[in-house]
Amino acid sequence: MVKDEDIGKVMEILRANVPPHPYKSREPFKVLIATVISQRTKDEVTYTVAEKLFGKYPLPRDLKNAPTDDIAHLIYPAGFYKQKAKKIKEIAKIIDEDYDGKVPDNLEELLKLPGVGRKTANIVLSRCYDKDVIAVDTHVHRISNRLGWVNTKTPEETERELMKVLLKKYWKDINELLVMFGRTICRPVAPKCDVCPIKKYCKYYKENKKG
DNA sequence: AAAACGGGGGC
DNA sequence: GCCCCAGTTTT
Repeated sequence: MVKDEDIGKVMEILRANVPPHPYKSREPFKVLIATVISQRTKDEVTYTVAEKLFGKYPLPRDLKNAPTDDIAHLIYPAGFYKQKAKKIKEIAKIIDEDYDGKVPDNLEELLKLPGVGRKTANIVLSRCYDKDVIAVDTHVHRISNRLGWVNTKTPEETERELMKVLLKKYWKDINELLVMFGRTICRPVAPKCDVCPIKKYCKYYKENKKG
């Protein structure tokens, strides 16, 4: 069992040490589209192409009427550009026509949008609407298991278990903190445990440290 | 359950 | 040159 006190310490240390998340906007439509672009894509390239896209097509109505080929061209470096362009255009159309230009603020409606799965939806709910959800991506899944906070196979399982283990006040920030921590220190392969600021709280470190 | 989608960056 | 990346959809 993990102690609340240790989790509190870990969160405190991460807040102090982890670089800030690169995408500042909390505008739901921009976060939604940027998050779709970010799927299986590094965040630097995601946010540079997202800004280019919004520079030319700022609103749902603009994107709805944009040529799919032009959207694809603008987001090209992010990869999966054809299918993402098509989905972005469809999302823009649905938001503009069915939701009066406003991104829905509940999981059920978000999941109906093309290209929006549980992870993307939860990021929007947490970041833009202050909902009590935990957005579990590969970073959150991996790091939660390494720390020993959960012992799970699938992201869905991780989400359920984390909601039991973590006090609510940590839910909102867990995704952004662990994503940035996962990029810099707690990488999928060859994590930099030697410079990790929370190694004394980490199950993986205790089990793997040498000599 | 596994394949497919994809260019860019790290090593 | 090979592997991975704020996953989702289709087979």
